[in-house]
Amino acid sequence: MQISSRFTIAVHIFACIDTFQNQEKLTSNFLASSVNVNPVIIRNILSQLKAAGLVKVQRGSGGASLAKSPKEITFLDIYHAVECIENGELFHFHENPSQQCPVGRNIHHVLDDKLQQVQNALENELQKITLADVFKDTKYYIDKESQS
Amino acid sequence: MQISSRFTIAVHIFACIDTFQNQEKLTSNFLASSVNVNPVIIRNILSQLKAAGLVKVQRGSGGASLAKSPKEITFLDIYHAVECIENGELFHFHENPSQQCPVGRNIHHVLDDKLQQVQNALENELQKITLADVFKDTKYYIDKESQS
DNA sequence: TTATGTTGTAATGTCAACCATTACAATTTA
DNA sequence: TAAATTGTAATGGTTGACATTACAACATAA
Repeated sequence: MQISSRFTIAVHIFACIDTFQNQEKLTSNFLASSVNVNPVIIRNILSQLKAAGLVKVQRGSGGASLAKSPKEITFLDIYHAVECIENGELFHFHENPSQQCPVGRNIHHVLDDKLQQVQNALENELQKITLADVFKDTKYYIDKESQS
Repeated sequence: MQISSRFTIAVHIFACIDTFQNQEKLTSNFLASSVNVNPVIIRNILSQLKAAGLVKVQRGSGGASLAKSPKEITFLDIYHAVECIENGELFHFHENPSQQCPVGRNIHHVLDDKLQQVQNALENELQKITLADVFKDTKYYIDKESQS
């Protein structure tokens, strides 16, 4: 299975926050029209990001803003915030291998550390990328547009 | 979302093939009782592994066997065989970011290489682990059982 | 304080994927 | 030919993703 589009939507939201912070009121409606999804999707994702301490959201007046510096928010933070898997486990292990079978009895011993190793590789890479990288590149591409 | 249990089931099947190859007839029924799922699930996974050139399956007489040496079959091979995502893409990108919005227009430019980098990290790690590792550890744990 | 705009969230619906199960045709072997 | 087994289609239950409507809770400006 794939990682839900909530992840890319969340990064898109952050890119909008940075790009438009002083020009536009960053309401769920505004963000929804940039991402092109229903405003409620945006609100739910903002809720998850807020619960993870990554954004601040104002009720009534509207507007979302960063709760930390862009350098301190990694893709891993965002992934954990929006991807709701129990214990963050990447692999879904089949539930009840037979305890009567020598292989069934030991398959967890054999596999658990290997699966963990793969998950760690994924998470390490996610941790290397921050919103600072995203904001820098977003500015670069938008500036490039206005030149030509 | 999580990687489907088809992956761990597939590795479990391989461990059974190696452990029981000369002692038992490796039918879908036998494998199903070790994994503890319906035999049809086993047959479907064996079909996918066969299509990927990883196993041979005999009809009628029953029995599955490796199509390559254990050293040559990596977790990445199994992952690709069993996980049916288009182009093997790990991330599901939201479909239609607004082309009216500067951020929406450029979000793919900004993100695509970063997502690819994460996917590569995952796949590289999957490629490091082979069935030879699994078979070695399976033997180790089963031998350890019979000692005590 | 009231009107307005906005977020938070519940409820509902559609769709796709996963996994289970039954059934039976196709195939192999004894 | 009979028995065993795989291949695969059909069906159903369950869950998660995403969309949408509706409205209560809350903040701000007049």
